[in-house]
Amino acid sequence: MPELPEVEQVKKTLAPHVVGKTIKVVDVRLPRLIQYPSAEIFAQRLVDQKIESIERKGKYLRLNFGQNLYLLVHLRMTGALLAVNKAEEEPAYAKIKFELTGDEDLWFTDIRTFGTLYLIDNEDKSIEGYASLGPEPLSNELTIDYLEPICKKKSAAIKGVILDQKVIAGLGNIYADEALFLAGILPQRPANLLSKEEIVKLIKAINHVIAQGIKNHGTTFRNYQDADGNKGDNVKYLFVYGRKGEKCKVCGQELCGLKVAGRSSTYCAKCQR
DNA sequence: CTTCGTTCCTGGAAGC
DNA sequence: TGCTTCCAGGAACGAA
Repeated sequence: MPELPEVEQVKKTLAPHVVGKTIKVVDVRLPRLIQYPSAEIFAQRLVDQKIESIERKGKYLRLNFGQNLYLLVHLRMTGALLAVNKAEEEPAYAKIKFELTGDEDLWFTDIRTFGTLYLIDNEDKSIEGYASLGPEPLSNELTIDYLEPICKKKSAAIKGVILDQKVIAGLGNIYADEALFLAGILPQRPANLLSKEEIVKLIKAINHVIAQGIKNHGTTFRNYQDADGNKGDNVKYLFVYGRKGEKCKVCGQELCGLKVAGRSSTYCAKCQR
C-alpha cells in the first residue's frame, strides 16, 4: 500500500518521464475514480495542458500545470502511475490513459480501484482530505510541542492517532506498526496515557522508519510499484508488519496480532509496553 | 466534539 | 482438486 515513502518514490521516478510533456488525450475507462469534477470535464480540461512539475504532500501526488490548475492523485491501496513506451502493450489493470507528447504515455492502473483523482483550480480548500493534512514526518513541524497536546486530548489508541492524516500526513499501516515497535509502544495504548518521553521516542521512530523507507525506495509487500514498474526494497527491513507469528528480530519472542483502530496490527509484547 | 463501525473493491490465501 | 469464504486497508461517512 503506498504510504509516504512509496508515493515519494513514485514522484521521483515519474518526474523524469512526464515533466515538460503535454497531455494530448485522456481516456478515462473507469469514471468513478474521478472524484472532481465529472470525468468528462476532467478529460476535456487536461487536453493541451503541460506538466510543469510534480509534488507530493502526504500520500497525495500533485501534478502542476501552471495557471493554478492541479491534478491530485491518491493511489489508496493498489493505484499506480506508470510511464509506458507507446510501442509497448498497455499495462494490466489500466484505468486511465494520459496520452503525452513524446515516446511515452502515462497510465493510471489500479487492481482494487480505490484510487482517486481530482482536477482542481488553485491549491483549493475544496478537497477536504487534502486541505486538512497535518505536518509531515521529517519536517520541523512534527515536534513534541505539536504532538503531545494532541495525544493528551485523545483516549483512542495511539496507533489510530498516528494513522490520522490530519494529525500526521503520510503514515499508513506498515510504517505505523514499525514506528510503534521502534518506539517500544503497544499500538493499543490510549494516546493520553503516553508519557512525554514516549511521545518523543515515537516522533524519532516515525522519522526513522519514513527516512529508511524512502532510502530503500519504498516497501513492496503486495502490489506497490514505482513509475518504472520497479518494486521497493524496504520489506526486508521490517520488524513487525506482516510478521505475525514469526519471531521478534530483537528478542526472539513470537509476534502478536490484534485489530487496533480497525487495522490489523502486529507487535512484540515483550519489546513494546 | 470524539470514537467506532461500515463501506468501497479485487486477488490471493486459507479452509472445507 | 476445486469451490467458497475470508482478508488485506485509506479514508469518507454515518451513528452513537
